[in-house]
Amino acid sequence: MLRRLSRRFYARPAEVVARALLGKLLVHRGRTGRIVETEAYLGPHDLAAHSARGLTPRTKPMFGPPGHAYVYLIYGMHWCMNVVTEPDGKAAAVLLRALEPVENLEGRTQGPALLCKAMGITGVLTGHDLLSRDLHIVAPRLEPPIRIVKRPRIGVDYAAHWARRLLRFYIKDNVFVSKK
DNA sequence: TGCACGATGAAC
DNA sequence: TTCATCGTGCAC
Repeated sequence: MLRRLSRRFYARPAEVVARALLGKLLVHRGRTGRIVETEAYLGPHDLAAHSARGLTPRTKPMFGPPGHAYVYLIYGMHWCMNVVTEPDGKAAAVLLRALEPVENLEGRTQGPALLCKAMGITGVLTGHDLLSRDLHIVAPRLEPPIRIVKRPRIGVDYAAHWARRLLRFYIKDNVFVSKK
């Protein structure tokens, strides 16, 4: 069996983790998808991050230790999944934006909400440990070399200059990237 | 207790 | 470009 990513993997800066997650495999309930697109949210100082409004019941996992899931409901109907990064209390995270289907995935996976729908990920998993048996991320046996594209994050135009930062990352030429 | 709005996706 | 749909955060 493939080895789960370690706590130390997640404890690094969100930008580093966001890039490092590209090509890794998200596993849940027998379903597997290759991560091909991510976005980094740097912490409370990043006005596009949910943690910018402080510690709340919803964002609590973001303020917790690295290597845990932060799952939230958007527009009253879509779930989105983040991976918490950096040491406990830094409130940084990486949004998973798109997957390439690998095993037991049905439907589209190009977009943060579609990804969760296909993987069967909902709010019950928020705060869940990613070193657990039922929800985790592993490195594939063979990681082919990739080119990484950097772009501004999607849907954060309200965040002043933070909206312009190149904190969205995806695998160049991958068909399963969500937009453009 | 009320209300404006969103790290989206689909339809028009 | 419009809309579905409702939890969250903050004002009152």
